[in-house]
Amino acid sequence: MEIRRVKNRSLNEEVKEALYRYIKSMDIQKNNKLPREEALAEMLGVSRITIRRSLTELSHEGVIFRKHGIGTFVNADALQIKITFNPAQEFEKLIRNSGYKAEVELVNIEIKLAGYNGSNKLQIDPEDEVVIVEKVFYADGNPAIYCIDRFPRKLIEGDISPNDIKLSIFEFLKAKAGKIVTRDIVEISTAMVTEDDKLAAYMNSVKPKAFLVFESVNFDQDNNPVFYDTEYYDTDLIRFSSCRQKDIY
Amino acid sequence: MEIRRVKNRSLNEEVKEALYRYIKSMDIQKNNKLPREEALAEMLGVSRITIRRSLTELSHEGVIFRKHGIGTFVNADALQIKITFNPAQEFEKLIRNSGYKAEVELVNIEIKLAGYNGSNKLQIDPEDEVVIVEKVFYADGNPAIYCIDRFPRKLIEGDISPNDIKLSIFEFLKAKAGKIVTRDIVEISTAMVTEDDKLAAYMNSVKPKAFLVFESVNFDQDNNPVFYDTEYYDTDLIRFSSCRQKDIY
DNA sequence: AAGTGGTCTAGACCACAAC
DNA sequence: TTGTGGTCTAGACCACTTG
Repeated sequence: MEIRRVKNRSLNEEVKEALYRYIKSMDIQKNNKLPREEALAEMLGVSRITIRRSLTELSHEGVIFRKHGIGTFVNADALQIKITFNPAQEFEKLIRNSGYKAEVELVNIEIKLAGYNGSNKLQIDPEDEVVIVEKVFYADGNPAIYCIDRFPRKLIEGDISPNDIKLSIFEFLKAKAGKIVTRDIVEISTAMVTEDDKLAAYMNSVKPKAFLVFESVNFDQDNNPVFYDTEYYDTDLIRFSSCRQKDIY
Repeated sequence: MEIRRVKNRSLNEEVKEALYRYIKSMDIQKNNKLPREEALAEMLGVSRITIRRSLTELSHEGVIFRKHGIGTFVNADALQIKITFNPAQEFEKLIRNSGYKAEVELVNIEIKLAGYNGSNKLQIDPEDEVVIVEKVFYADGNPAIYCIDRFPRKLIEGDISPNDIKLSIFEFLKAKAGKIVTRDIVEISTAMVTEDDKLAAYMNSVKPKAFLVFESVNFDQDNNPVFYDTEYYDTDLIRFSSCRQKDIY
């Protein structure tokens, strides 16, 4: 096992990657126990603290678990997870990770006043303009995700071209507004298709159907809101998984 | 600010608690900037490493965020969150945290063979018996959560009393089987009430309605499966929130 | 007693932001 | 230049599990 030192990447990142490679090279079914921390530190030529930091992060991601006084083990179940709830990923990546071909259709762009809701969530004036973008993402040709993004008009100088905005909203706002989204606050709920719904039209749903709904406010590094969106998932196609800690003792 | 040293609790826990108290005592609207790490370390009489560990955990929980070269800040939005997706909490606590009165009704207990599904999830023999417990949790008298717990019969010696099992499954399995659940792997999907459904009956749903569904396999410290369950949430009453990192650069 | 993970410290130096 | 967070090290000692 060895570290590949690359400029601008922390030792910790390199160590995590090296550990990932090591884990992938293991025959998990036979033996899922890792060498002890001191041995790993020596193998990689770093301090035990650095190994521990990497292992701690991997255990938060659910990749490994530790048993005090016994050892560190690979979590075979978690390696099966395709779509993680946290960290959040781009829609097209979600769809590809689920084993489908991903396509996107831009179904609507409009500009409205922020109003009460938008002004609250984006921390702007209610009279400020907000760009509303609606997209449908397809998995192997079937509508899988319908999403409505909303961001302040003033973020973008000049015209907004449909071609640009067909990209992911993250890439668009990074390129055109220099905003980099690092985290969100998401609320989870559900919705049903009813006859006269946009949802029904876009998601091709004939009979009543339940959708998973994420309402997410997205922030940049400075903790300023950049955009907020509503995401409708067809859970027949897209399923999130997550390793959770239990707050019960 | 000071630390309250309690037996069996780590310095890190005490420091986190002290920081929580400090944050709560701040007037966030006026100033959400924390003192610098060195100052916090001195105030609490611990090393900077320990402060940093606590701050790092708080930032993963979304309570604070840090700006390199500028300072550490309290995340006012995150303090509003009532129900966190991670860590997972007990149902009655969820309901109380949402501002309702919590009640639980045990609607069914039965014993069946594990079968393919149960044997896979619980890592037992398909011929082994599994206890299936169905409960409905009410928020101010309205059905809010319907859940089906399943655990190996052999975990419990002797009879299973309905009175015992009315407790949370965590408390029950801890008391009767000595199993302590520390984490789960949860998959998120949705379901609809249809006419002839148990869901419709238990959740008092007359018209078609969408439910949030968590399918969760619960593990103990040794990473052995303890029980698995299916949870149906009425998202009109119970809404999960979460701070997520974005995996987009 | 031996092996392994958990906690904590002191201290050096780097990277980023603002004046 | 100063202030602040980020990374990394060496090393001491504790706590849990197994033999």
